[in-house]
Amino acid sequence: MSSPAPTLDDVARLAGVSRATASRVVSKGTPVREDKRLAVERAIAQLGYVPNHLARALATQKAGVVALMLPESDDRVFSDPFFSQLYHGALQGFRGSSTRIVLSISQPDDAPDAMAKYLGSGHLDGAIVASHHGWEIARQLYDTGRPVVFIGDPGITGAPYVDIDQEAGVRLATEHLLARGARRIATITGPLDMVVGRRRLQAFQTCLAEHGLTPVLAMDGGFTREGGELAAQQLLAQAPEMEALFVASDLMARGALRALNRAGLRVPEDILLASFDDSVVAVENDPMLTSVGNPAPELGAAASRMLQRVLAGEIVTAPKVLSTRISIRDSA
Amino acid sequence: MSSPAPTLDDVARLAGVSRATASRVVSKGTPVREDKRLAVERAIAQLGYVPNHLARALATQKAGVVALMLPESDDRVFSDPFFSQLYHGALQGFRGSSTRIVLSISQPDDAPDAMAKYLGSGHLDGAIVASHHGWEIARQLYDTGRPVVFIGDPGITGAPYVDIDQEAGVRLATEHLLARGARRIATITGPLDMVVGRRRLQAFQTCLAEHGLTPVLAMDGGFTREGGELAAQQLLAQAPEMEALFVASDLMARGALRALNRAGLRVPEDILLASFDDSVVAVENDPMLTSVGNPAPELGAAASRMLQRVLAGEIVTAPKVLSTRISIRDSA
DNA sequence: ATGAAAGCGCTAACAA
DNA sequence: TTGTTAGCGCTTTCAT
Repeated sequence: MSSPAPTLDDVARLAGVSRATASRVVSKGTPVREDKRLAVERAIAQLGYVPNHLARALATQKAGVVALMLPESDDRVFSDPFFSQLYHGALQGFRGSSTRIVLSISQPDDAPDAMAKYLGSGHLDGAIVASHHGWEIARQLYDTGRPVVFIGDPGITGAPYVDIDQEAGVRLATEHLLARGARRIATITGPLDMVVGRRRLQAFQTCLAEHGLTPVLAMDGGFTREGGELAAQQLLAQAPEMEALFVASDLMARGALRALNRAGLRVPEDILLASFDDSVVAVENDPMLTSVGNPAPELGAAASRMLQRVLAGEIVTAPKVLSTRISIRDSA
Repeated sequence: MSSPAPTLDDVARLAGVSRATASRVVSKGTPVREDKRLAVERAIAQLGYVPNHLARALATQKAGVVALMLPESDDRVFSDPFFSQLYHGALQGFRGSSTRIVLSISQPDDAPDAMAKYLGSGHLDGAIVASHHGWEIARQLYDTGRPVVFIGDPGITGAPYVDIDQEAGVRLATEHLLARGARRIATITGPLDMVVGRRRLQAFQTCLAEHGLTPVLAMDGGFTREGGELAAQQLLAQAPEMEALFVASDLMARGALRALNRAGLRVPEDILLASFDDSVVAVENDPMLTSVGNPAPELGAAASRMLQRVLAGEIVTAPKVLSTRISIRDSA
């Protein structure tokens, strides 16, 4: 079991050919005379030869492996269905390409640049990165100069990414609230130092402005349940007249719901609520949330295809923007 | 961005030293004169040099990466908490070792030997394999001769693995049923071509024999919910006198429960039920299942530690057997 | 402490 | 069609 693995040289010697010929047989590209090919194949079988992909990778500068990088803790990755669906989609996108796609999740004692190191290590041809948190890791990964595609706008000019049409999505939610008769609408935003947080807020304001309205108030909920709860509480205190609430994520909406209930307000009777993500959280709530979709499988597949183009040498700078839709449920 | 990545040669040239010296600075092992070291470090910074881990791996025959291999479909992996906990435990086991651990899940169009190929590719120093299904993949992986540790007895003599004490676990469940007064006990087994299926059945029979009893009947439930339901139905038909049922997995127990209910039998009033796994399924049921634990985090951590020993060159053949315990709930 | 040189296992011109 | 010869980027004796 632990004798050193046979190399191509061993195969060649046993088959009585040169290493180059053996290599040709293995990589099936160029034609080889029938009898020699047979000899080589026999030698391979006899020795139980397995090509050293690593050596090949070094020679060809191609690893044949890409990673889906999730700079998140493992429990977040496994508890949030967004990631598993993303992976599923990414898998689909690589079907038939003989490229392995592995999952790289943050490890507890990772150095901040661990992902970038891994990407630059040569073990990977490229990566798809779903960096929900901050742009630092995204920046590092991009700066390796290796093929990378981001899920969601990383806020780096020139970096290829796929994203949903945030503006259109927000518009969907906002106009739905308007259509339901609401005029005094407040919003709970994501962190405003995150691209997606800013964009959703801006889109919301723009949409209202187009209807001759201004937001009653905007409050940062930090994309967490607790943040959403706190934000709703403050909104309630500062703008008790609001008729509807646009919340930039389902999780924050769940928190907001708690605050509203505590204040004795019923959703949707007293106040309308629309949110973003359309995740399982949206349907696990009572009332179920009207929410704009963030279609993970499609994002993953699109990112895969984009990465393949980048790997093929194409220079991709135009993002791929997916349209989205709203799921109308009880909350509005 | 796309200029070729700087190599150690570039660094050496810029620093005015030999490549060997530059290498020494990078890998921090051997002492280097202060001024040269500084020169090299400056050159590294200036060039933005990142070591090519792949080339190093080829030279040292160490990749610094191991995989947790899950020869399962991605949706199974993500839907079964056993795997995420396994990964979590594996991560713990590698803490502080600077080894990256990636997740390798079956891809839809994988060749049967895809995992073995990946393991033999040189990109990995070794792997932890949780092969619930069959022994073929396990065999292939073991036959690569590369460091592998299995989760659960793969049924390959000499192959290192970690497992729970199946016999003791089964005994826990069986004796609990006996203690509750049951004498006529039947069992629903896993597939008997799987090591774990056979072992649980055998242990069950042994335990009963020690109490001077024989099983009323044993039926294969294939480790699926549907299989469990069918098996219970047949048991009911062939042995209506049974007072208790030992089911070899929670999932099958859930199926069995349905069949029992349909037959108008109440658990635990009319019939006692104990199962194996103590997964979320056990508590999601009504009644909640009395079940023997299959502690994924501990298994993962133990496997990691064992793999590290194997990687260190130690020859490990003795399995690590973890003790287990029973969670007593409503079903018995 | 440092450099020269020989690999690690493979692919890819280039000749023959 | 085949073999020879250079590398891919790094580590590691072995001298110096």
